[in-house]
Amino acid sequence: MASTGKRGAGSALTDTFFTVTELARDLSVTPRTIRFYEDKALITPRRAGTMRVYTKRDRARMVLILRGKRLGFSLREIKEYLDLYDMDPSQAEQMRLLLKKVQVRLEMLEDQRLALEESIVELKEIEEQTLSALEQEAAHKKAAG
Amino acid sequence: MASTGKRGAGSALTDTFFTVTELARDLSVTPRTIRFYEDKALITPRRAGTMRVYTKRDRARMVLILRGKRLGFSLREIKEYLDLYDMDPSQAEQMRLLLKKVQVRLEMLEDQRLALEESIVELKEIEEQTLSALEQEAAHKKAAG
DNA sequence: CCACGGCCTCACCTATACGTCATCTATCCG
DNA sequence: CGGATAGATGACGTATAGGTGAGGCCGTGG
Repeated sequence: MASTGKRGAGSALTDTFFTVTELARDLSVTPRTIRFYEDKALITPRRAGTMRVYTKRDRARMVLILRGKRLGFSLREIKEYLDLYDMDPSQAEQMRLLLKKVQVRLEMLEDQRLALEESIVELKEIEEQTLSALEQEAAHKKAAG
Repeated sequence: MASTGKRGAGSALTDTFFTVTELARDLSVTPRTIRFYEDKALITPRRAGTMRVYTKRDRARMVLILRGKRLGFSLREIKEYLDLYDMDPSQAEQMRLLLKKVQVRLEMLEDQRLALEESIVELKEIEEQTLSALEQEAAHKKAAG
């Protein structure tokens, strides 16, 4: 187990830390991806010598990142979003800034949702058209056959 | 007007043909974009000597392409669909293929919408928390001042 | 002892969708 | 005649999100 400085499958007990590969497998991404995110300053694991050591917080952060991706955000956007979380929420100025960014993002998201819904409607129309065309085709064949 | 082989703003009458730039302006894309699509074999305008000449059909095709993009398809995918349409729109096999792809994308979009809505909820929570924190801060100052 | 994994860094490769020159030709307009 | 304008081709640049080795450092097991 990485937490003890040894290799292996990892026990169920003191597994509080992860290596890149462990975390990667856990999240179904490649180690390369995780290192890449680090390069982009999305995660900053601590090190044991040169080796990356990931905590549960790091893992949670990765989950957030992946979710952001699922939402179609760029890594840059995800980073901004995470940076907001990281900011010290005790200073009123910073809070106001945070609030503003959150609100801007909310607007963007609502916009996106609208566009998404329009797209869905359009695609459903195409789907129906295709379906009915297929049915007509079938009926035609039946009549002809 | 391009249709007469001359330049200018184009009249309202015999404007059945377009030059790249005309078509581009019409569709709010750059000429480069249109030429790029040609390079990718998405459109194949005829030529007058070396000059590209676009018909209304070409324009319609471009509209399809742009719509595909809006719906989140890659140019490659769009090309496949267009090729299907070009081949023989009465072939059930091809339609079924199209239908399947459309349905896959529909699922993806619905997924995205779900994730988006979750994200919006979360962000609204952050917004509220930040707001109330700011209010508390203000109340505090008032009491202390 | 030394091959075998596992980890590290560095650096180049891929695909997508164009933008940006650079260079050349044809044509119009004063 | 000489720009300006529009069109063409080709090559190179850009951003995003990684993939794919190359070459090296450890520690362990046979």
